[in-house]
Amino acid sequence: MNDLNRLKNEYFFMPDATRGAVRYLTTKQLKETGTEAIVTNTLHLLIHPGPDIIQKLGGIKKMMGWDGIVLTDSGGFQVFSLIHSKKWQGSIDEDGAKFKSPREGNTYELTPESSIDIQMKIGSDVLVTLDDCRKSDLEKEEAQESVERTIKWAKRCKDHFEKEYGGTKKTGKLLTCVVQGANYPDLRARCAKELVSIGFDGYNFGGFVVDNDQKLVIDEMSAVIGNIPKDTIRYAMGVGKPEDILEAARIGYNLFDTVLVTRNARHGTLYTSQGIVKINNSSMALDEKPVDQNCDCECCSNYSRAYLHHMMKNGEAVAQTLATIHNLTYYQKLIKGLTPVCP
RNA sequence: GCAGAGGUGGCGGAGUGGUCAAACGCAUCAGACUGUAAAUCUGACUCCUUCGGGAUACACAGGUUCAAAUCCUGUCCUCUGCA
Repeated sequence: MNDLNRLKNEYFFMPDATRGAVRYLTTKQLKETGTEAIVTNTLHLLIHPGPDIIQKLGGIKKMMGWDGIVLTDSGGFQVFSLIHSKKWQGSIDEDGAKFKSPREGNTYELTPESSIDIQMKIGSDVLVTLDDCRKSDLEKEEAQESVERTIKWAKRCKDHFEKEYGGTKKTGKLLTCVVQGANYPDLRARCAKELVSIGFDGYNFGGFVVDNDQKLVIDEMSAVIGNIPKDTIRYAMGVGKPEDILEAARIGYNLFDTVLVTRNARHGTLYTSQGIVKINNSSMALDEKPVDQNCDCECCSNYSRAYLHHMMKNGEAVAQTLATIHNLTYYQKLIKGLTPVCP
């Protein structure tokens, strides 16, 4: 698993395969986009199909037929977005989160320890500590609270990972943590420093990565990167638009993921070397050019914008597949263009 | 030919005297989406507007009424039964 050390000194874009699949793509198609690592989600996989089933089936990689890298997000973000925002019934305290899945009504518990256990059963290569994610415009007091809890939980995750599984040495897996601190650079810096003193294989910038004007929170991101070692994973969670990735890479981040690349593909916003192409717009109806003339993906080398437009407008699923293939290929090329200059 | 039912915006389809420029769905046209409750969500969708409104509109032509998509008369058209 020496391969994993590449995550510390190369650039990677990891598409989100939240439930163990990049939407609309087969594993073969996923590989062909140049993707080497994916992100799956602990909370979603906890609910379906459940960690025990995944373990019995030999882990998520075997299930998917995926021989690349798998990073499991801890579920901290979902605890925020589903429970804090009251979309799901649940409560959060010092020990973790309890919640009820609205689909079948079962109750679940996510603690620092159980999050690690679940990620182990999933068969992750890179684990993420459970963090206390909140909205970005917090009063300082609450931001501080989230930082304290995030650090405490990170420590518990690491202790559990080492005691129960023998840590990185024995498992060959990497353990990364999440840096919180809302939009307070000083809190971000402090959180990073304390996490570094505990010691992890990577430090992930968590929380929200853009402000209300959709601008990358570069000050907060800088405050973190300035306080973590260079030869570790520096993962900007949820970043982002192509220009945001370039910006984050410029200041030192090297791992990225975002749902934008796949979701926008499904919704008709395609990234190209000539800028954004809105494939659903009526102007595409007679456009016989490929989506991107400088792209050799399956979509661009075989089909016209007009054909893709027609299929999108009529709900042909293969259009979503082709669009996703294109966007992801574009992102992977973007990230590969960065590789030689990774610090 | 006789007897019923009916004709509403691009389409389907509510509404049966005022609160109707007309519910709802579809289609159309835009926009959004950043550790995915997302094949989702938002807005526009007669014309004009100084965004306060204004002008035409519910097959067509008349009429009743302070007021009509809604009531009456005629015309045209459609569907279903019976011949």
